[in-house]
Amino acid sequence: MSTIYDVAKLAGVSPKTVSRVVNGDAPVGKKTREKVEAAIRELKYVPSSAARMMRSNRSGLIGVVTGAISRTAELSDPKGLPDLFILQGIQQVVAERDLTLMIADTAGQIDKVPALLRTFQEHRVEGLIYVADYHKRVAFETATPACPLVLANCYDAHGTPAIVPDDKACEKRLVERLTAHGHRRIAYLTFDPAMDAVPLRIEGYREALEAAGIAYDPALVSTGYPINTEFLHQWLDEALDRILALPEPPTVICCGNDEMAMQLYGLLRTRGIRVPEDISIAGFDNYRAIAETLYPPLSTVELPYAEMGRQAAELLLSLISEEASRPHDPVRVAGRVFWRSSVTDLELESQTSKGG
Amino acid sequence: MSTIYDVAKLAGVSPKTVSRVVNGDAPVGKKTREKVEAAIRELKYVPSSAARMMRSNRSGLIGVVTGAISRTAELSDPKGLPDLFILQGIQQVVAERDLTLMIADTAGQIDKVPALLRTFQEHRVEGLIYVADYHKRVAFETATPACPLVLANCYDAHGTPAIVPDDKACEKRLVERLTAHGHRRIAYLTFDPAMDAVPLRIEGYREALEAAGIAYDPALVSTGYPINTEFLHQWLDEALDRILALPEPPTVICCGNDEMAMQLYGLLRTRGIRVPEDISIAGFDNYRAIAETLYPPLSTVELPYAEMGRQAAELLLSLISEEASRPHDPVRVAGRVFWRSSVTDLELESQTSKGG
DNA sequence: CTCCCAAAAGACATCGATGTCATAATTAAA
DNA sequence: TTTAATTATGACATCGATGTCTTTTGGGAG
Repeated sequence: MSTIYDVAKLAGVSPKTVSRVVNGDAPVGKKTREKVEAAIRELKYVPSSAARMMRSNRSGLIGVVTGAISRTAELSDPKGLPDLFILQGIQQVVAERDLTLMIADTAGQIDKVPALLRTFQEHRVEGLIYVADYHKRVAFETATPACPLVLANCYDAHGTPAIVPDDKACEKRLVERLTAHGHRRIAYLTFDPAMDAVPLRIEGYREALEAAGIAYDPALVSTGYPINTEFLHQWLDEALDRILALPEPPTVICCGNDEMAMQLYGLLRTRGIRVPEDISIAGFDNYRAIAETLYPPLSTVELPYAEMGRQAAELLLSLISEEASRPHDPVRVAGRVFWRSSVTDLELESQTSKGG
Repeated sequence: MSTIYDVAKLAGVSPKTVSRVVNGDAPVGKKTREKVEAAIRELKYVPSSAARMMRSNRSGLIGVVTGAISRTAELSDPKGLPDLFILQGIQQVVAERDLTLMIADTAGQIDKVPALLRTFQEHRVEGLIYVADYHKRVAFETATPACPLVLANCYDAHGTPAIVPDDKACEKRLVERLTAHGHRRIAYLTFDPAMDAVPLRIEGYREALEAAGIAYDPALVSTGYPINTEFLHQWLDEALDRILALPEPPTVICCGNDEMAMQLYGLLRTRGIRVPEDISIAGFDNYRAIAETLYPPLSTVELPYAEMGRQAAELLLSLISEEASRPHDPVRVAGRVFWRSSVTDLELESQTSKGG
C-alpha cells in the first residue's frame, strides 16, 4: 500500500502538498495539483484512516450492537424483523453523513456485549446504538461508555437516550378508525401483559374508546395469547367462544398482531363466520406478507421501525456534535394505520339499510 | 480518552512497559505489572487500534459488501433471506478469530460499491467478501482490490475465488430420493432459465433420472414461472393442465421453490386432487415457514447459506494468511434433503397392494 | 565483596497524515 | 525596478503504540 510520502516523491512535492490536494483544505497551484493527482492515480493511493485518525481524533465510525443478523437463522415463522428494519434506518442516515457503520452481532448472547463494546472503543467509535429485537427494558452492567449511546427499540432505568415504538398511539389510532367507522363493541385479543408493548397498547385502546364515549368493557379484552406454542390455537378458540357468547358480542376483533389475525381468519372460516360481513378483524404490525395476502386484506397499523432507526441515528449524531441535549424520556415514534377491507363500515351499512 | 502515556505516568513506568503488560509479549515483574494494571483500570485505558495499526500494519478488519440489510425493507413476501444467512455464517467465523466485521450496505445501488470499497481500503481491511442476494454472475468495474476478495453466492468471469450454492447437486439429491421411493414419472416446474440456478438444477434433475435409468421426458419439464407477477397463478394452472393431460402423467411434481409448491397445493386443492395420495409434491429451499407449515409438510432440499458464509470467510482467511492458493473454480456447497410427508412411497404402496 | 549474566525496564525511532509555522514564488502597487 | 502583499509550498513536530536496541537491576557464583 502506497503512502502519502510515495505520492509526494513521485510528484516531486512535499507530503503536505499532497495532503492539501487530497483534502482540498488549502489552495494548490494548478500544475502542482495535476502532478499530484497523476501520482495518486499511478500509485492507487488511498489515505490511511488510521493515520488520519491519530491526528484528528475522529474515527468516522458508528457502532451498532444487535442480534439481528444471528437471529434470522432461528426464524421459522413469517414474522417481521424489527431489528433489521431499524438497522436499515440507521444505515441510511449514517451513509448520508459519510460515516461508516461497524456492526457487532451478539449472536444471541448478552454476555458477549462487553467484548464487543471494547472492540468498538479500541476503534474509537464516535457513537453507539444498541438495537433490541422487540420493545423491552434493558440493563447493561457496563459503566457509561466513553461515547454517546442511544438505545433503539428498548430503554433502561438510567434515562439513556432511547427511541421506542409508540405502541399506545398506534393502537389508539387504529381503534379511532374503528370507532369512526361506527364500531362500538370492539374486542381485543392480545399477548401476555408482561411484554412491555401489551399494556401500552391496551392503554391506547382505552383512550380511543374514551374519546368516542364508549365504556371500557373488560369482558371484551383477553390477554395471554401463548406465542409459539401448540396451545395457541386452543387459546384463540376459547377466547372466541367467550366473546361471541356475550349478550352484546363485538362487531370487530382487534388482534395482538397480524399473525394472530391470520389464525383467527382460519378459525372463523371453520365456524362459517364471514370476514368482514359477519365480523370485522384488525391486526397489528402491518406485516405485509400476511396483511396483503389474507383475504380479505387486513386492516392493521404499522410500527415504523425504519423510521425509528433513522431517528436513533439522527439523535446519536446530534448528541455527538452536542447540538442536542439528552432527552430525559424515551422518544416515541408512531406509525400509520393501513386501512384494508377486513373492517366493515357500519355507518355506511346503517345508512344503506335506512335508504333501502 | 486516556493513552498509554497517561497510564505509564500514573504507574510510574515507561510506556513500553505498559505495552508489554497489555500485550503480554515480554516478561514484566509482578509488582510492576500490578501497578500498571491498577493504572489501566483507574484510567479506563483502552488501546487505540488506529495507533496500533500504524506500526503493525494489521487492521483486524474484514469488509463485507451486501444489499442484505436494505433489501429486507422491500420484502413483502415470506421468502428466505439468503444473503442474511450468509452474513450470519461470515459473522460466526470472523467472531471466532477475533476479527471485526465492517458491513457496507449497497442500498440496492451497484454504483455505490466503488465508494464503499474505497472506505474499506481507507480502513485497510485485510479481506473483502461480496455477498449477492441470489446465485448469479457479477462483474465489477473496479480493478483488483488491494486485498483478497471472495465472492459469496455469486461468481465472475475472472476466476475470483467464489463460494456458490450447488444447485445441481441439491436438485439431484432430491430427485434421487424420489426415484428411490419408486417415482419414475417426475415433473419439474420452475423459473426462467435465464436465472443461473435454473439450468443447473435441471441438470441435477437429469442426472438423477439417468442414475435411476429413467429417460428424460421434456414434456414433464416447464420453465418460465413468472416470479412476483399476477400471471403466476395462471402460468401454474396451465402448466398443471398440460402435465396432467399427458398419456402418462407424473406421480410427483418438483417445484422451483417452496413458495411455488405452496401455490400448487392451493391449486390442487381446488381441483380436488389430494397431496400426497393422488400426487406427490417436492419443493426447493426448505423455507421452513412454508415447508413445515403446509399440510402435508413439504419434502424439499435446502441451500446451505450459513455454511456458504462460513466457507467464504474461511477461504478468505486462508487467502489472507496465504495458507491456501486461490481455487480456480467456484466452490460449490450442497445442502441436505428434508424429507417430509408430501411425497408418497410408491415402493411401499405397491408392496402393500401386493400383500393385500 | 566482586563480577557476571539473565531478567526487567527504558530510550528512541517509527508508522502515515496533518496542524503550525516558516519560507519561497508570484503578483500588484509604487 | 523595487517593495509590499499575497499566494503557494515546504520543514517539522505531533498523534499513540510498539519494534529495536540500550541500560539498569537483581541474584547467584566465585
